[in-house]
Amino acid sequence: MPYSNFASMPCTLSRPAALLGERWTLLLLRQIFLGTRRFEDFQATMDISRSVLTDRLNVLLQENVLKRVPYHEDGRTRHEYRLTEKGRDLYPVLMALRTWGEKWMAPDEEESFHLHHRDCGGGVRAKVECTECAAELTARDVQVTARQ
Amino acid sequence: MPYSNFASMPCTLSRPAALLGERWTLLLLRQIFLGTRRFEDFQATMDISRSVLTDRLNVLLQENVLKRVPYHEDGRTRHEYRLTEKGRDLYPVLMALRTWGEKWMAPDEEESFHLHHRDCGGGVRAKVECTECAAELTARDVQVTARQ
DNA sequence: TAGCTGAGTTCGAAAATCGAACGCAAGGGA
DNA sequence: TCCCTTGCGTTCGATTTTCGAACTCAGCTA
Repeated sequence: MPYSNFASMPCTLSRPAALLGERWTLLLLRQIFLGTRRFEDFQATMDISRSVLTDRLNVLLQENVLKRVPYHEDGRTRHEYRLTEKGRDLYPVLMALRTWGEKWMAPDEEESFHLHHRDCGGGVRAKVECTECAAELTARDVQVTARQ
Repeated sequence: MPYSNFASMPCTLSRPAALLGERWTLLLLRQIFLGTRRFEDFQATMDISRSVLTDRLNVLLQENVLKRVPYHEDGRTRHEYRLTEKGRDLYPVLMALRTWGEKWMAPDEEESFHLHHRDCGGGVRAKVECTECAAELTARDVQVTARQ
């Protein structure tokens, strides 16, 4: 099975993993969550080649993670890339990466930005919980059952 | 900046994103969390080319996400790849992907496996919360502040 | 001695990515 | 009107990754 087939596997983990597991896609989403919206700005801040940037943006548009929104500047109509609701829902994925990065990849606490809860100023953390008892779960607390 | 430089950026999100954003890496981790541990089994279940599999396993070993553990079979010593504590801590990332996949990529509820909390049988869900007030957070609830 | 098996390594072909140049439409200014 | 700039891509040849099949090697087993 080539890589691309994971994108159509009947598995709700492998399909997102195949989509976001393409080179640049996670970094592109990071940039979007940090507020970048325009082609030129992605190109400038990430130094990704223009053709690959075009491709990744198109894949995310096609998957309905992003949408193109027209806007006006200097009396001209242009387009910017913005998250859809589906795209905004990827926030926990990025936050899980960051929570992990803070714990395991930050020897000197350096960070390029801070995150705060607007209402109370607290920090931000991703976690896994049980939908019934609301306990926080680790891999060891979870039983995997193969279907069929 | 080439892709590889994100791996050394002073950002606790971009470094994990660059590491897990390489082709095959997320799918490999999925397989590991599902219990696969041996080279031949990765190769058989994912149909990844042997040389790329070698490379990805080595990167994860080097990052201390995986460790090689000797075991005996048929009186021979072999090695298997197992998660370290750092690796097990990636569970929320995979669960965030799955939570998203269930909501947005499962038109007919099909799944190749089920997950249950061992203690109470409940489902599993990733979420983002405030470290102070424990409120569940979305991207809109969080303020981004650039450092420096 | 020969064969099998798990775990890679090697290597030529194919695919993805890169960087630099080009295209193009919509202003703005002369 | 003509030329220049800007934002957003597209094209294309060179480089890097990935692929797939064959090869290697060590330790059993027959």
